[in-house]
Amino acid sequence: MSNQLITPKTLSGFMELLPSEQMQFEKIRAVLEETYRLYGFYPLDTPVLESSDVLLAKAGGETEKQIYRFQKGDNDLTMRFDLTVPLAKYVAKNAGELAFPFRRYQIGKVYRGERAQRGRFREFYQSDIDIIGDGSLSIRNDAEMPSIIYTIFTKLGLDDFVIRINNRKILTGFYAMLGLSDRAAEIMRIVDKTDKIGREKVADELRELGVSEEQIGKILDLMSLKGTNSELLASLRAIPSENEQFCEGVDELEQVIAGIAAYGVPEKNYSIDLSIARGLDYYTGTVYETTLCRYPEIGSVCSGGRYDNLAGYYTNRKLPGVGISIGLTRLFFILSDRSCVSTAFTSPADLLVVPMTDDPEPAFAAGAAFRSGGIKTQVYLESGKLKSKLNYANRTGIPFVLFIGEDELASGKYTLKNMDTGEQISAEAEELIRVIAGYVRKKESVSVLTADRAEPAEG
RNA sequence: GUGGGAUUGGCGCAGUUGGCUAGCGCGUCAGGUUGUGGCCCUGAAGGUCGUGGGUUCGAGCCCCAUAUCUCACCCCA
Repeated sequence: MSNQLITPKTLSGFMELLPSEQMQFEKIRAVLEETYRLYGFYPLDTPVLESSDVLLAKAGGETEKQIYRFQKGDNDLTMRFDLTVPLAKYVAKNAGELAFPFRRYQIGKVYRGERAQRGRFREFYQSDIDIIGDGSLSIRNDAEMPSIIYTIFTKLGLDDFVIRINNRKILTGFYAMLGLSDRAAEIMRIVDKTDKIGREKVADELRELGVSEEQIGKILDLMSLKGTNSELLASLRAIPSENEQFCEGVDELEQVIAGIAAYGVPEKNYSIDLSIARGLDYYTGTVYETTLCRYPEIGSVCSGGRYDNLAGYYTNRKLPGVGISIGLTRLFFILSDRSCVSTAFTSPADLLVVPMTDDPEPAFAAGAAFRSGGIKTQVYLESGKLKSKLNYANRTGIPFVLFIGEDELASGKYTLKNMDTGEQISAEAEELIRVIAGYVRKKESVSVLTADRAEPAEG
C-alpha cells in the first residue's frame, strides 16, 4: 500500500515555509506594507496570468527564455515575471480613472523559469513601489524612493546597507561621446558585472565587443571613480563634455543625491556608484541597487530606477515613472539562512484556552471574551492528557494557557499560566486580558531582525 | 542550455579495503508523573539504502543507465 503513495514534494525553486518561518516572513512583509501605506501608496493586485501579447510586449532575448508561457484553449498565457510590466499595462488601461501622480505598491509573486540556485527562486515575491506621472514626473520622486527603502531597512533592524545610485543618461551620454552609441546597452550590461567578475574580465569582454583599448580605458576610468558623493559629482562635472544627455544625467544625479540628503537618509546608506547600470533596458535615468554590506556576495536585494516610457507599448500617452523593487523572497532567504531573523514570538496566538471538564461551553465563552479584549485566542478542542495540551502550547509558542476546570467554574475566576515563567495567577477575564496584553506588547517590541548582533556565518 | 556534488526511518546525518540482525542525533508515541509543559530517565514504533539493470558466493558500498534535488556558470530580485 505504501508503494501507491505519491511522494509529497515541492518543485525546485519554489519556497515553502514551516509555520514559524512563515510567521517571520509575514512580519517582514508587514513592515514593508505598513511603510508603503505610511508614504501614501495605494495597494494594487494584478493577475498572476496575463495574455502573452500584453506581458511580452517589451520582452525579448534572455527574458523570453525564462518565461512560463502556455496555451489554454485558444489563449496564449504568460505568468508575470515582474510587477512593473503589469503596472504599465494597468496604468495605460485605467489612465482615465487614475489621479496622477499615481502611487501604488504591490507585493506579489512573480515567476521566472530559470534554473534554481542558492537564493534564486522560480517563484518569488517582489515588493514594488512605483510612482507614475502624467506627461511628466518630477526628479524629486527619484529621491523619495531611496528614502522609503532606508525607512524599511531601518525598521527591519538592518543598518549596514548601501543604496547605490547611478544615472543611465551619464553612461549613455558618455558612451556616445566615445562614439559607442550603437553598443551602449551591451556595454552597460558588461560594466554592470564589474563587482562580480572584476575589471580585467570586464576589459576582456569589452574587447570582444570590439571596443578599442583607449575606449576601454576611458570606460573603466569613469566607472571606477572614487570618493564621496560630492567629490564624485565634482569629478563628473570636470569631465569636458558637450553631450547633452551626459550633462542632463549629471544634473539629475546631483538633484537626486541632494534630495536623498534632504529626506534625512544618512550618508553611509547611499552612494553614487558609476558601475551600476541594471540589465533591463527600460530604465532611462536614475538606477538603484541596494546591497547588504555584510553579504555582498548575494548581490542586490532591492533595485529599480526611472523609466520614461514603459507604458509606450500600450498607449500614446506619455506616462513616465520611477520605481523600486525589493526581492522579498531573496531578502528573507538570506537573512534567515544567516540566522538574522528573530525566532522569538512566532506563535499564532497569545492564549490557549484549555477546558478541563467535558463541557466545552465555558471555554468557548472564555475564548469569545478574550478575543473581544483583543487577545489572539485559540481554544483547545481535543480530548487527551493535560500534558499534551501544554505541550501543544510549547510547540506553537503560545505564551499563555487558561485553565477552565471544576475549581475555576466554582470560583468564577480563571487560572492563567505563563508558559515562559511557569507562574500562575487566578483572576477574572478583564484583569487577565491586561496581563496578557502587557506581556505580548513587550515581546512584540523586539526587532524583527537580529542582524546587528549576528556574525555572518562563513560557508 | 553547460558543468560539479548529492540521494540511507518524518528531519539531519554516519556507515571503514564489498561481509552476520544497516546505526546515531532530533522528532513522534507510551510510561516514570490521573489538574500542570520544557529538563531528565526507561521503553516502543518507524528503513524494499532514489529508481532500473549489471559485476560478485555476497552490494548501502563497485560499474552502467535514469530520475530528482542541490551548488555554480549564463542572466537576474
